[in-house]
Amino acid sequence: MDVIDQRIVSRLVADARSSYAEIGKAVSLSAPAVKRRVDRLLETGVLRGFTAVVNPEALGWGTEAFVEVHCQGNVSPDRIRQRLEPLPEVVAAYTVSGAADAIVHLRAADIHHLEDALERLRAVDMVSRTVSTVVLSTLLERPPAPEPG
Amino acid sequence: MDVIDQRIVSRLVADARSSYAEIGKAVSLSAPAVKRRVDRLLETGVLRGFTAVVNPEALGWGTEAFVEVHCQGNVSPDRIRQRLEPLPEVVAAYTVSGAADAIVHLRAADIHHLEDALERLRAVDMVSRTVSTVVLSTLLERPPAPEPG
DNA sequence: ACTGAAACTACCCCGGG
DNA sequence: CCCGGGGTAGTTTCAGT
Repeated sequence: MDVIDQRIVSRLVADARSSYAEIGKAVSLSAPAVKRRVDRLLETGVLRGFTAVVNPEALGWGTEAFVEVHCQGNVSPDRIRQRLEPLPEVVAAYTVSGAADAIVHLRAADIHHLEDALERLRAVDMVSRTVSTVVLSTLLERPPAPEPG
Repeated sequence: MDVIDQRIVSRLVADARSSYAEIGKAVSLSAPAVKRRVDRLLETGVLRGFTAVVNPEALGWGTEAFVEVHCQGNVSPDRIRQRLEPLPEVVAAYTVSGAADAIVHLRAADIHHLEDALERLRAVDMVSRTVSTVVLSTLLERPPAPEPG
């Protein structure tokens, strides 16, 4: 994981469909050399894969919310994950410090769908209370940004 | 935006570096036909682009937090965005309903870096108060999930 | 269907341990 | 002597028209 790897990662974050030759030109390496590095980055887990960025609204998922989840008793993170994983509206979930046990990022088609998803979330056995915050607009959303290159 | 488009999008979300021929085989279409559809999906904004999924920890960004931002007076979303955009630690930001004006997702190298980013966030003129919640672990993180295919 | 380009493999070269 | 990393060439597949 040297400087060249960082620049390769930056390039792929900017456009995952860049050709190896194109990346190589930017980092002064041959295409096969770039491929070898990319393969290694995938093996070591620095790169997890390549994905398309979709516009949620265009797919009819225009409503989102962040939900603080409070649990009863001591619950292991893994058990929370197991219960959240089946809910398709759960985009992301984190255990957190503070009063809440977890923060869940929900994405739904509309308010009614969101309400429905919230009900199913509250129906999860260990959940004692939820505090939801509806997203009005997305100001910013960007990749982790390792370094410009 | 028909069923075939949805399956193409699913495929690209799963692996943005799939070849058109590969996708075509999955959806029973020729490679050029798939390309035409992908180009159209990009033009219409359903697809925003293609990116690499990086492991933040592997890049030395192991600490994250969600921050409720409270502003003084009435501030337009666009002005908030303008002030947050220069902060590299801001991964995402949303205007929200409820007491807070915005939720900001921060990613930093460690607790000290996070504290530093928080200070810079609080230094933004219109910010009157922040409530931060540190992420202990990531339970789940997945694409918007249009449909399995 | 055709043309140019890209991916992939194999093979060779160099420098450091 | 071996190992890690890079370059070059030839073949196959893919992208773009």
